[in-house]
Amino acid sequence: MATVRSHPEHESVPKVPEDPRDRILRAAGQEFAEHGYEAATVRDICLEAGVNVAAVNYYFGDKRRLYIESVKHAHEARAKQVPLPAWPPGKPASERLHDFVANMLERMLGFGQPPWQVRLMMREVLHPTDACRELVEDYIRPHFALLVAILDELCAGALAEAELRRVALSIIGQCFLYRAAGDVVGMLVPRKELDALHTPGQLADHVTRYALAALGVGQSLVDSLAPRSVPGTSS
Amino acid sequence: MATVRSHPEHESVPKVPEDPRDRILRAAGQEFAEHGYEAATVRDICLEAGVNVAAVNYYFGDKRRLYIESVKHAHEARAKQVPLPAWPPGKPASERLHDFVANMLERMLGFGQPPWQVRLMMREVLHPTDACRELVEDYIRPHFALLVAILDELCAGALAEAELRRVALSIIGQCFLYRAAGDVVGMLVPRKELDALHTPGQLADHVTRYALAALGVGQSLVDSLAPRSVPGTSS
DNA sequence: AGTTGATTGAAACGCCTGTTTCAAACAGGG
DNA sequence: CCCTGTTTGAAACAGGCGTTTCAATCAACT
Repeated sequence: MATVRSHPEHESVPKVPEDPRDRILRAAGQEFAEHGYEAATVRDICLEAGVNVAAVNYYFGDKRRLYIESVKHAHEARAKQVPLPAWPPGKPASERLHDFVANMLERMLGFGQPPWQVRLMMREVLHPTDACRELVEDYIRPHFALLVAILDELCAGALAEAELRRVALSIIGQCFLYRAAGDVVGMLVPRKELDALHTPGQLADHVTRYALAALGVGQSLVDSLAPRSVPGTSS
Repeated sequence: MATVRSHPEHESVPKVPEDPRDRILRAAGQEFAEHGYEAATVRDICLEAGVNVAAVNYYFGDKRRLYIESVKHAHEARAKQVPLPAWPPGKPASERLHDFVANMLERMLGFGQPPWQVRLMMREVLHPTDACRELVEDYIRPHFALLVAILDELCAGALAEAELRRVALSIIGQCFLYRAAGDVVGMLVPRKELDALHTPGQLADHVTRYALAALGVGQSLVDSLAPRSVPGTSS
């Protein structure tokens, strides 16, 4: 079933003209991300994808399997779009921490990419379904392990593994808040301040500085009052 | 329509037999918290509340107004259950920070209280609806302002308001992660470590220590390797 | 052209949703 | 007691849901 179509070459505009399967996956991702699994309707998805309602059952069997496939699809796409940074061997741990945080924030908040992919993954994190375990193993755990490794090197083995994990979660939590509760953050912080300080770049600086100071590797926040740069960022 | 009932005082057992209105509100809170607005059904709510389906329209008009009322109901109940701590005048800011964090974590993770109330509020935070603005103004903003005030006193006015807000959000984010993404955290951290270190009390210590160290008020995490106590915790 | 197998389209199938209806049950005041 | 207004119960309503059906269409091969 579902052999790959040979693409006719007179296909007028290559604007939206992929496989119906891909169109459905993308539309489903958007709808599921926006409204959640239950509230999203197969009819709306098909309308958005420009296919018949029968197509979703033809290609995916039923709604549940379409959902799982769309989550998988979204997180694979996102993993390709924003890969983990690869550092040259000598790069200091503090700089790698900053890069890592910036990378995570870019993935979560970045405007260069379609926002529904992250929203969809967020839904899985907040209210796990069958698709969650895979998401954690393939996508979240490697990132988490890398962060822990950076932190370990940063404090030269002075902290136990369990403590490192807690610090890692503290860092992740700060980024997570802006993505998951961004609307409420926007109500608590003045508009101008949001635009100036709550950009991915600014937040990466803040979170990194906060972490380095807490670990005793960098200056404390009150001591480094000249907001020049993060310690360890000067190349 | 729906005038207030004169309550007969011979009310036999105060076990479950409140107003149908209250029973519906509680059942609705649970169902909405568990499944979300769209996926929760009026029929299930009424089944759980032990009332007829017509009752929800009789008392609340329609599903949407029932939802808004149940959110309001939940966050009023929660605000009464866990009030903001009131400190004696001389209490050091570092201790108040610890109390505040412990209080917030207790509110979010505490097992002494029905969990659906927080879950319901979380839903509003993560995906705001009409009930959100009120929730923010009545419940979240006062807490946020208090935290900012404590931080301001803690670093003796050395940080700008905007910077204080960012630090406050960093603290909140750490607590928020455990509530909102608790399932995923549970997958990333070994079971035993969860039980030992990720209790509300332990987490309060960690978050407070992390913040104090970052602000330069307490020892850094790597320097305070004897895990005795948080500075300011010794009563 | 004719045949084959993969895809699509329009309509229909039950089922479940929120909401309404209306009569029965109930309480309190004359 | 009967009357009156409030509350409940069971059934029905229209509409939307996921899914299925089946004939029409299409591309490729003989």
